[in-house]
Amino acid sequence: MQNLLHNLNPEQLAAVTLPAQSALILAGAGSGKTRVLTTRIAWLIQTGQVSPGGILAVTFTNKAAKEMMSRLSAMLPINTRGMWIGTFHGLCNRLLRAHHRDAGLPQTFQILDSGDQLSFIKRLLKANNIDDEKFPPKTLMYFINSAKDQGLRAAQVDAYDDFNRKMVGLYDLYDAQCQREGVVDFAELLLRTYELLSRNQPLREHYQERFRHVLVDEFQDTNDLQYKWLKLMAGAGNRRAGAVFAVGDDDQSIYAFRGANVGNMSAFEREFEVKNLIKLEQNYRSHGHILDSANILIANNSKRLGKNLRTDAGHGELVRVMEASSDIQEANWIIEEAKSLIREGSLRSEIAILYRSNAQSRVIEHALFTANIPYRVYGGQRFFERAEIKHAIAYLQLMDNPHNDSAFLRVVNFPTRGIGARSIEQLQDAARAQGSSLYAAVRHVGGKAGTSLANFVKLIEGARFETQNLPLPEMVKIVLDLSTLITHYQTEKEGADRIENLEQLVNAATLFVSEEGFGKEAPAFSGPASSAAVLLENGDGTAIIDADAALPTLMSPLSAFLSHASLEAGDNQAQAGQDAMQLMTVHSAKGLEFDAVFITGLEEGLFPHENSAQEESGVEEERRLMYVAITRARKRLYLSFSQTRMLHGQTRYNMRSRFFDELPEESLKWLSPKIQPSWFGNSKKSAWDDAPIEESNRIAQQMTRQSPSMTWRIGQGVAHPKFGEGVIVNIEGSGTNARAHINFGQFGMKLLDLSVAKLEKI
DNA sequence: CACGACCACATTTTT
DNA sequence: TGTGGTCGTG
Repeated sequence: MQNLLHNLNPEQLAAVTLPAQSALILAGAGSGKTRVLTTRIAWLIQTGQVSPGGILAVTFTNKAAKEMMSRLSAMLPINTRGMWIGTFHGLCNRLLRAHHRDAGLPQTFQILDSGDQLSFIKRLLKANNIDDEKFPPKTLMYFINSAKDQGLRAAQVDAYDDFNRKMVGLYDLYDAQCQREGVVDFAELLLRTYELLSRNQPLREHYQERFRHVLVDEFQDTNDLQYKWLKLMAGAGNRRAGAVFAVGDDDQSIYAFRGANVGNMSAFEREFEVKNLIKLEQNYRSHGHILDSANILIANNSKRLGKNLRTDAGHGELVRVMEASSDIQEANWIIEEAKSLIREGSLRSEIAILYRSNAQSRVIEHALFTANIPYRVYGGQRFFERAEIKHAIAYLQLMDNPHNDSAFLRVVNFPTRGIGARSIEQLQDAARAQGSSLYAAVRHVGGKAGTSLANFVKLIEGARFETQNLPLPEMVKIVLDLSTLITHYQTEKEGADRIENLEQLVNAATLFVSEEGFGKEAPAFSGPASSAAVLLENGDGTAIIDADAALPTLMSPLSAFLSHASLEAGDNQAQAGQDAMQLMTVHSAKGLEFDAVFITGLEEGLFPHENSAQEESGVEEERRLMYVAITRARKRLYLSFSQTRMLHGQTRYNMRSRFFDELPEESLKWLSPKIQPSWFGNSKKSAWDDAPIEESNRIAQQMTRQSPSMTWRIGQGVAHPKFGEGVIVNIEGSGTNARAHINFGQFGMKLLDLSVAKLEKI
């Protein structure tokens, strides 16, 4: 134990050894948050305060859950079993499998990922003759998900106008259809579990009694439903209440757009009567100037719990700032700087290039490609999202749950087997008439269509029969064969990669089986009755299995694997392993760290993004995003922006981001002359004027529209007494009629008479 | 049913 | 600009 606690700083130690009461840990970036979380668990167990089975630790990502798990098994020589560590969704899946009957779900319910959900909705709209212009599938999906994220069923949603009433109606239809097909979406996993536990008293009390310590990672990212879920799990307020140990950082809350509610942090403090609030402010990651920048920037936000990071690492290098004349020049500058870092011995994988939106990566990728520097882009397509994998999975889904119409439609004619649109239509009519799934309706379709459909059903049945006693990887192999997916891709020109991926699917199944303890031989699964894990009884004497029974007891290997495919989309394995520079959005950089970080495109409209600029809360979230970006850097930080940028096929003229004005002057080193607004006096010329003559001329030629005075040109920076700094974006008319569209950033776009407006060049 | 033409669309994302 | 989706034709 001495070992366990040694090397913790006083705040960390205090957090780890808190008494068994609810606590809120405000953990700044790079303050050793995961360490505190895992050490807390290990300490609780080692001091005998709780058995592993009394631990529930919740994360948002599989990666975080795995990280916690592996650190824990390094700390605790034996006991990681029995602890519940996982994502909200993973844990809910487990609970719903164990209690599927009480939750009103088939044992083999399947999980829709967001792609599946969208096509499901499109199908729903079509089946109900809804105009998808008036009710766009994406809008409906957003509507449904945000309702569920707030814990609301259709009946509970407040429909205040016709449009909303219609959406609510569609939400209801959607849920009914999901129920018929035996599928649940991501939000449903949580909502169902929540409803299950709130309605089922014995079950609720069982878990509340069991989980003495509930630990939550990234608490600032919880949505309303997740918060309610936690309250229920922990038994907040009742005799059985467990202690909730919530770790989060309000300054790193960047997911409001998907329902995260930072307000949960203060709600938690209040509702759980938190007496122990500990701030982890010692930063072990970044050098001084970088940390100062982060601190001073975030101080501009009003709604904060309040926190200031400090470091012992010394000031380190200044933050370098570059103003480029174009996005291309910006990219080239990054590459020059990166090259010199590499020359000085830096690893490429220790250099990250961050941007606000994915569209910005193209130019940078192009420059990297031209310079022959290996790079890796995050956020690409993941393994289980690839089309060929989805197809193979759909066959497996049909074998496990034939009522999954989405899976049916995906592969009924893929590879093609002569089942065209009209056959499908016939089938859909039959299914509607029968009130059944497509699969079940096949026998009601006659004629030629009926025959080919029946053959498809035979294919699925045959696959099921042939594989019923085989281990999962064998099963997958046979399905790939019987479905003729492999043969189909062999005839395709681009098929080689796809075949390779399909073969990887067999490997994935092998790996899954060994990791989840399904064993290589015949599946252990034989239904709940055989389980030794029966712990309690329902009122009517039926058994309830605790959901921590071994996975093979809760579900078949196939069901488990299909859940796994939905819940863990896998890596995007592009260029993995190589020493490559890292390109990603600021969002996906959260939780990572690098020796050197470039934050690019720091322009008004881009970062902060224009869509966020309407409300103050939007700007504050952008600022937190910037805070996250800055705190990714250990030793070197580079900030860049550009006067010109190609976006959506059009050249944009942006002003530099307001964030520059919120950073400490003394920590910055401007590599290009900083332009000062002229009314402050002490005006400096634009870096643009320092560009090589040819470049300036080229740009000038491109931008100049005839204007008799020739005084104003597009791209010219201007200063206005009221609106401050701006950039001329367009000029219309000429002579005394000439008017200019000027982008004043925070003041927006203005149309000003050039002969009247009091403009100064800057 | 495969392919090409055309059009709308374009923060951020994990489960 | 560049992609993804839908539609019409061979």
